[in-house]
Amino acid sequence: MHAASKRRSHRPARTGVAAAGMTIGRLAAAARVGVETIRYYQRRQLLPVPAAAGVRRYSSGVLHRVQFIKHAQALGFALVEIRELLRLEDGGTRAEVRQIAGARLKNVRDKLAALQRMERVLGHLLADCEASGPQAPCPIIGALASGAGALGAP
Amino acid sequence: MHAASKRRSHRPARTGVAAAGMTIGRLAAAARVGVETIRYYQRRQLLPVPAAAGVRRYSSGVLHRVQFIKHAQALGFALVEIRELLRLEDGGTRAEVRQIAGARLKNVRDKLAALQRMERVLGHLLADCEASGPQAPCPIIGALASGAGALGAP
DNA sequence: CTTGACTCCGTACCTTGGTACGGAGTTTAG
DNA sequence: CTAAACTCCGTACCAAGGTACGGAGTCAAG
Repeated sequence: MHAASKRRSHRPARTGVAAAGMTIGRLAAAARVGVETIRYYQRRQLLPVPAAAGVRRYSSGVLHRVQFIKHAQALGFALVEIRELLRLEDGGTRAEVRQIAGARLKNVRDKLAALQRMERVLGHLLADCEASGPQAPCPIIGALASGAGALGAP
Repeated sequence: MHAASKRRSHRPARTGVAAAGMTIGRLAAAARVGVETIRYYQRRQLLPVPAAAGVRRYSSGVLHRVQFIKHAQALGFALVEIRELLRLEDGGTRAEVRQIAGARLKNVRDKLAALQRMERVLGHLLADCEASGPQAPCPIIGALASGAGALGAP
């Protein structure tokens, strides 16, 4: 529950320089993630750690990076890959980007195929179980015990 | 690399009672898993721990249980579910079995749907990237930065 | 100036399915 | 009989993506 305090909403601080940028709490709230998640991304080198001045300040560029991370996660990319994609965002070749995305797509397709096999077999077993008489031994247990209905070709 | 030693292949031990059953190493080799995996299943209560008599002995019933576990894992069941399925193997109702299998099937279908969305978007982005001119900004990076091509309806 | 909210930082913990390590005891081939 | 192989047991570690905790410091409002 990353509750965002809405204090300090306007009012450009009293010091001359106006302390530009968000604190980590406001960045996290804006990105809808926890403060700990921001720090975690910093440790994993997905986000920069601003120069320390007591309390660190974050620009909207960092917020955009967090949103980039969330979009990429939704497409299945792992954080290590996202770190590379962020690095490639300014100054990478398209071949490099395609290499990462292509590998991920292959991985997604592999998982998809595995899940489809599971879905097919599990679906059949459940249907069989519901169809067979209440006295017969359970077809699901039977298949698990015997290895029948293994995940091969249809 | 769970190398199986094939020693002790015949020869019914010299003590009168013949020390029936396999040692853990032979059980693991027969089931094609590591010794540590057997112990892990024991800790997770998927397999019984035979009464200690110095070296513990395992019956072929335990081997069948390990094979049951492997079949169930291939269908996507988690170890905690498999523990229940094993418990239901003798003396559970079909409704109980169906409840577990049904929940797992739903979970498989949810993952399947999520992966299909990823596959579709990722596939489009890669095709776009390959189709667009080498000068234009990379469509993949662009989509991640802007959130375009989000994973919604087709 | 106090009080409460926030930040900083390191560290530990969570889940899932195992794998690795190490010392002590047992067993068995030769 | 001896040496190698195996077993027992507890504990620590791995990936991945975070979450939680706790003490100390900072900051702004009342």
